[in-house]
Amino acid sequence: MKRIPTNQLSNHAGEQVLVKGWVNRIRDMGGVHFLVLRDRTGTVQVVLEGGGLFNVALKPETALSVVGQVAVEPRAPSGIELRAEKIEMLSFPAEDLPFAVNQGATLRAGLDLIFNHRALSLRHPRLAAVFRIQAEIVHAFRTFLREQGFTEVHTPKIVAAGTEGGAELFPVRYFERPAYLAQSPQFYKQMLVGAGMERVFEVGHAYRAETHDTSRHLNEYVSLDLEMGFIDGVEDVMAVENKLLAILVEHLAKNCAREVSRLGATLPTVGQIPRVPLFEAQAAIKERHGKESPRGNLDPEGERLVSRWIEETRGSEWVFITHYPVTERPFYAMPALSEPELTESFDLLFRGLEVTTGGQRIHDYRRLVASICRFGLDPGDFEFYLDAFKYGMPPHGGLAIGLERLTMQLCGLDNVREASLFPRDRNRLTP
RNA sequence: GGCCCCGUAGUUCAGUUGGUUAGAACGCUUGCCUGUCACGCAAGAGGUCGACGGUUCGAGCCCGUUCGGGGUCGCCA
Repeated sequence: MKRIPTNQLSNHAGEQVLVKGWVNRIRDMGGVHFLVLRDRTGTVQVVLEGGGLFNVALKPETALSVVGQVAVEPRAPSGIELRAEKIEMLSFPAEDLPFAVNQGATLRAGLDLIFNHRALSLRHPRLAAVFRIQAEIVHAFRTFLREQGFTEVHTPKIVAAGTEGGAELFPVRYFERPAYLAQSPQFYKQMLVGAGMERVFEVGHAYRAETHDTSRHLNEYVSLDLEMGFIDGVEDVMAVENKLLAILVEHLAKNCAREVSRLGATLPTVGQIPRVPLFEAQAAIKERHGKESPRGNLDPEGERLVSRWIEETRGSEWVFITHYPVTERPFYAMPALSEPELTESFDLLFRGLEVTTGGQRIHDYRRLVASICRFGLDPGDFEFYLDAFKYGMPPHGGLAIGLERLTMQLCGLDNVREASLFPRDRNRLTP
């Protein structure tokens, strides 16, 4: 007999069907038992009549297979129920659950416990909702970029040297040579632009060996990267992201309404995202709150204040912060035409958190070499990268979106770890 | 890594000025109940109060050390 997902049972009223799933809840009325059976699509009420007829031990989270009659029943929560005729226990919990996944709108357990029992905690619908949304974010990212002529690529995660010199790298032993986990696909996606692909994107892991231990940092995260050639300027890159986000949010509204409401989240609107030079943002929060910013940057409180300022004055939960100083950006950042101490770069803040970094890159070979030297780095260390710039590299730029950060902000989560299935942080390497 | 806060039942937490037998809710076990839907009712089990040391007649409570967790800052995206 073919298994029917619980969300399709209404199409099978009056038929005998096979359903499989987990016991979500048991209501023992003596002569009759009501089970709420949960599968990947939802839940259904299963009715067991006749007490000892089903000689099956039942506990929450038991994996079950049930054959029964689908009945239209006004007394059932969803209007239909399954009258069990045969029950087969597929797998019985070996231990009592460390927390209940069928109680209430939120899972009552600390983050540490949740991650220690990740496979179980993800059975809670609220936690599961986060990752359905995340999957749709990635889907929308892919679909949109493919339609815009981007090619999906996969670049190495084991590399010989770092990208930007700054961030800490995880060393790995690569046979007889030292190597590192890639902190970014930056070099490779630029090279592929120059390789004639023009427009590339990647959904891949990035690794940062920073010792940070905060609610917005992971040591392994998923980077939604894109890079595009033949741009007229950094505005083209911001325009692509603006359009991408508008379509992404629209996609979520259409496909994840249930998950969004289960999380109590509100999807943002995406209009024309304001673009504000860094110095202007710094001045605004200084004037409004007396907030001093670090030189050439915003600190976490500054990001929150700038977001609040833009939301109040421009009605946008998103804001591009532009024109970061050369000293605060990597060597490949394109200096601004108007002011060579600034760059054609941007960060995107969403609800008070940086979710994207992007910019135009230096495409001229000699200029790039000079920039590397100015940063105190050795061009010899970047030979394979520089080679791509020798033979007609077009003007280009791109960006990287932190998937977990975007997910976190869209879902209204307090900690970025909650937006990672199996987070890797300063203290956690398992599961 | 700095600073601040917190470690009490399986879980989330309360616990008064240091005082006798450490509580609640949910979960768990057993029994009753044929329309529940957070089912209900009755009974019950469950604690080295993170660990070690100290102060005290007496420590869950005060002090020190240590381990673990959370927040925040730094760094970073």
